[in-house]
Amino acid sequence: MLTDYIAQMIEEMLNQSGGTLELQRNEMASRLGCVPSQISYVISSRFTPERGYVIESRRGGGGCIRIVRKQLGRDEYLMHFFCAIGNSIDENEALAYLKNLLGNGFINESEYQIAYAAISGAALSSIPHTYRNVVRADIFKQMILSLMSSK
Amino acid sequence: MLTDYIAQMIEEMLNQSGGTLELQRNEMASRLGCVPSQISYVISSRFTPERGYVIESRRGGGGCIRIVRKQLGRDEYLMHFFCAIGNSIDENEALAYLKNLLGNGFINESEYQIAYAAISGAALSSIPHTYRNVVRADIFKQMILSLMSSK
DNA sequence: TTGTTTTTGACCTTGTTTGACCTTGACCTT
DNA sequence: AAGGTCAAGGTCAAACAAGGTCAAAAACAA
Repeated sequence: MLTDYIAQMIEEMLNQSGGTLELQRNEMASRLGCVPSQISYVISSRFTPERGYVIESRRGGGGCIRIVRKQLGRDEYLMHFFCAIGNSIDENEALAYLKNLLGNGFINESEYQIAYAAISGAALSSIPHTYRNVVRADIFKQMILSLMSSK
Repeated sequence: MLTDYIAQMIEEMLNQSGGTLELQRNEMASRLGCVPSQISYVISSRFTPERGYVIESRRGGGGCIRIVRKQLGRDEYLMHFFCAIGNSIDENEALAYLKNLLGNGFINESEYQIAYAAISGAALSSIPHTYRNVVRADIFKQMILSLMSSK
């Protein structure tokens, strides 16, 4: 299957480059003889944050897609958190998790402050409550991912 | 990409001159082998007020473009940001602001990572398009507030 | 068969490069 | 002065160069 082939190819390139890589979608697509959006598909279906990849891209002339593999050697702990959050979390529970992270030294005081600000009721007040906890979970998870990627 | 190259060059010149610099558009363009308006483009797309630069220029014979990197006091600066955000902000603009905060030492690398994670498209993807930028602004402002109150 | 991946392609948005044309200011001539 | 000349920089829109999105069709798996 094309998708697997491309995914494997990217994986290899990542290995060679030590975990970080920039590719050009159109260029790669034409090299492989497929449509450009196929590359997008592979990336969005295989190189997801859940699997430990971070994607950035730039449009326009000279644009590119950047793939970084986060070696989550640091800890199952963070991954554990990530999963524990699920797809919805209320402020109290989030705060508990956050304190936990602080207590265990994954974040320091000022990081804690920022993170707390981001998921506080105040920050999310304009979101209908139906969605609020879902959004909070998304944000929280994203922040945890970023912890995995740094350091 | 030409734009990046020029931007980097200007950045360096700024560093060497301690934050203030005057250049001649035509002269620079011909030195780089590009059209003069390319220089204008670089300046207007990269050295914006949001990113902390002030631009002035003089036309006519002996004219020039003056670029100043500006340094504000902490509170002033944060308040400026807070206001500048308004009640809606897209990811790119937010990112520019965040980089500014990082570049000026208001936050460190890991705080940057966390904050970025919180306002990234990935974190807010479940929010309906219409509200996304509004929520992002809320979160961002809340985080900035937390910066002001701490330290 | 039915539900999920994969594959494609049409169309969208963003970012860059170029060039034609406009405006301003310094300096020179009368 | 007044007006002309020329050397800057300013503006804007067109052409181009990416990547993003989305939905339909095709292929696959259960």
